[in-house]
Amino acid sequence: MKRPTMADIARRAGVSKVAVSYALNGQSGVSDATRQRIMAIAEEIGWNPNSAARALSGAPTHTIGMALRRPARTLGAEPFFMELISGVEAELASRSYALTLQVVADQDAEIAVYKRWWSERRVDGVLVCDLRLDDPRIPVLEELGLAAVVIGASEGSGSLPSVWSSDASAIEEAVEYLAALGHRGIARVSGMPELLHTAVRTEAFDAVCRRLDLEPAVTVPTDYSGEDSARATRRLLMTRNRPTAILYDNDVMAIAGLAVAGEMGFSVPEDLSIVAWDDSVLSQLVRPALTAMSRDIPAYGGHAARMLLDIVNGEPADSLEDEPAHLIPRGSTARPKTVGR
Amino acid sequence: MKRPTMADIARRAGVSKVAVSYALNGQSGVSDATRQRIMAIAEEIGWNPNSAARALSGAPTHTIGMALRRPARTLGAEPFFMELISGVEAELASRSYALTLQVVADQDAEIAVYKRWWSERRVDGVLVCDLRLDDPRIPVLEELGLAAVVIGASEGSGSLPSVWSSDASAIEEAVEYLAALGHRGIARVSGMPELLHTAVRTEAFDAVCRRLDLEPAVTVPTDYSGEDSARATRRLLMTRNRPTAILYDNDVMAIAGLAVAGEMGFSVPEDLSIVAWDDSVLSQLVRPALTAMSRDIPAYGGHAARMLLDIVNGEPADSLEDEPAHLIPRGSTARPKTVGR
DNA sequence: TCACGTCACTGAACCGGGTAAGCAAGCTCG
DNA sequence: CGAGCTTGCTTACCCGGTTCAGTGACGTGA
Repeated sequence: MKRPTMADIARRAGVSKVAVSYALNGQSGVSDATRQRIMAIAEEIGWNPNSAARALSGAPTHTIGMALRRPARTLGAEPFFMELISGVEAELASRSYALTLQVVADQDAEIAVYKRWWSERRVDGVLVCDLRLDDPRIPVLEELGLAAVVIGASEGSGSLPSVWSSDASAIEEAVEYLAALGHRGIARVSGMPELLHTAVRTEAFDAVCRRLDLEPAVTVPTDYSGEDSARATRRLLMTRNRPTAILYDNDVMAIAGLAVAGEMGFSVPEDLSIVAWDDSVLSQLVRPALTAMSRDIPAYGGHAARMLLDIVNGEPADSLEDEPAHLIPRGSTARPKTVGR
Repeated sequence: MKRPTMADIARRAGVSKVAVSYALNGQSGVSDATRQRIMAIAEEIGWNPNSAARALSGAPTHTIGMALRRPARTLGAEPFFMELISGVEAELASRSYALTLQVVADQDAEIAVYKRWWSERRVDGVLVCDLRLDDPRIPVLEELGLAAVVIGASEGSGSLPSVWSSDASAIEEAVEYLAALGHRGIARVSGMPELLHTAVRTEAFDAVCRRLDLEPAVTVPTDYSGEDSARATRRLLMTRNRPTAILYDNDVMAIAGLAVAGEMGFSVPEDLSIVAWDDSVLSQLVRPALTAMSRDIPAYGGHAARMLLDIVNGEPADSLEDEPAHLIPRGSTARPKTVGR
């Protein structure tokens, strides 16, 4: 089946293809009668603009890109990421933009993808996640002039606007809550230390533990996987001076930690309180349900997407501080036994 | 920053842009010396082909599309889908194809997206999921001549090839296992009945229950959500002749069912055995860990992607039957109490 | 030595949209 | 009544690639 073009419409309508262009784009230059006729014909033969031809003339592609730097096969296991994407999708879908995903192996590949997308004019803009210290992607994107929004970092994004939420205040809320329950030894199982938001959280965690005069904050870094978290939890629970509460940097790790506690004979929340960062359906479904630092991740992705679309459409955009995560107490936290009685 | 074009290279090399085209595409028509020179210049100024221009001349776009018909915000909560996408991504990434996702509200919107992608020449092919009875998408895709692969249906895909795995044999394996443990009343909490694979499973479930002379098979349809599953489970457990084992059509529903059983005072697996269809990290993390019908979903998506790429590249493709799901016994299944002693 | 073929390369046209500029007809106004 | 504006349309050319049909220079074989 041959794709209909503007030339086909022009032929049928007995006008030039420019008249067709004007008519279909709502520009002045054709009479209402002609416009109606042209639009009727376009409808009839099922015309749609060829995106390649449009893009060639500098029009936007109505596609935005995300390069995901992680093993493709682990993607499905990360609720945060998938919720973020679903939020992005929701915002894009409402404006009929499409999302192009490309999984990349490392930072160089990611940068190469941005350069390729830019020079191929494949996307109108990109969403950037997981900022690192002195992230080399930032200067590349700035130099290319590719529209971009950084997700999850209040600083370090250079001239690129970002959407972020205060990790520090969320950490504070969690630790203050645990301290109020009577916990004095609080540990944290964190994500990769080279990520900016991990660093921010660690710093805030240290600060609040000092401020509340708790035992020195212990943070065990992991790669965000359940397996790594299980190992870290085991190690923490084996120490002589074991913590009575553990904060996990995501929900998958918290669930893994919960399982380890059970295996080792510690009951949650009596012997160990657990707080998950980032909520998900699943943290509500496990028993006990997990006390979590909950935030609306899809909304977060949606805000980033909307900001990017604004930039793409030439509107200026300032960084946006989203709602910080808030503590939702559930069954996995309680007063520690030693203090409770 | 201006994007470099072939004309820029041609100017620098002192040749015509046609010579550049030949050189960069490995076609004959230029001397080796010139070719080297041209390629060096292209490298130096960071040239990449403009995908729009290429597409305009009929070249493939190196992008494949998936239209997802579900509320964008629930996407993140469905491990199956996300694992499928991650498998697709893994295969595409290895061949430098990108994946374009578009969330749509209903079937008409989905069909409109296919038509638009086709007439815009936006994707080289599409992956189609969740086939229904007499699915109207099939004739549309056939007529358009858009390359497509159907995921998860052995029939009903018309002339389009599909990648599928035998739901019937997996159901049989699960029911036979439960029957061998001594269960005689087995219920099933299924997905949407209008989906082809739900129908196939229901039929197989009925058949195997009859064959093994168990109590009549009861299937409660849901919308695949945890909430709906919780309701269905509650209903099943309230009946006088309550089942001793429940089969769930996905893992999210099984976890929700597990929680409901706990709330209602039934312990798993002593009072109730639970089998989840589709495994995920999370079914292994809950306590008790869920006995599951496990299959390699990312591989499944990868196979579909590979088949689609074959078709796009002009190779003929036959439907592929993938490995059926296999039962992984874990802590959520046991002999029923009444029979065990 | 001349016809023929190959090599290395070029000009022009094309893909399907876009915009700028031009132009005739009709209207308004001084 | 003619200058000047608006309306409605056209021609011309651009975007950045690809492809086809040459074309001159050179080598080869009879």
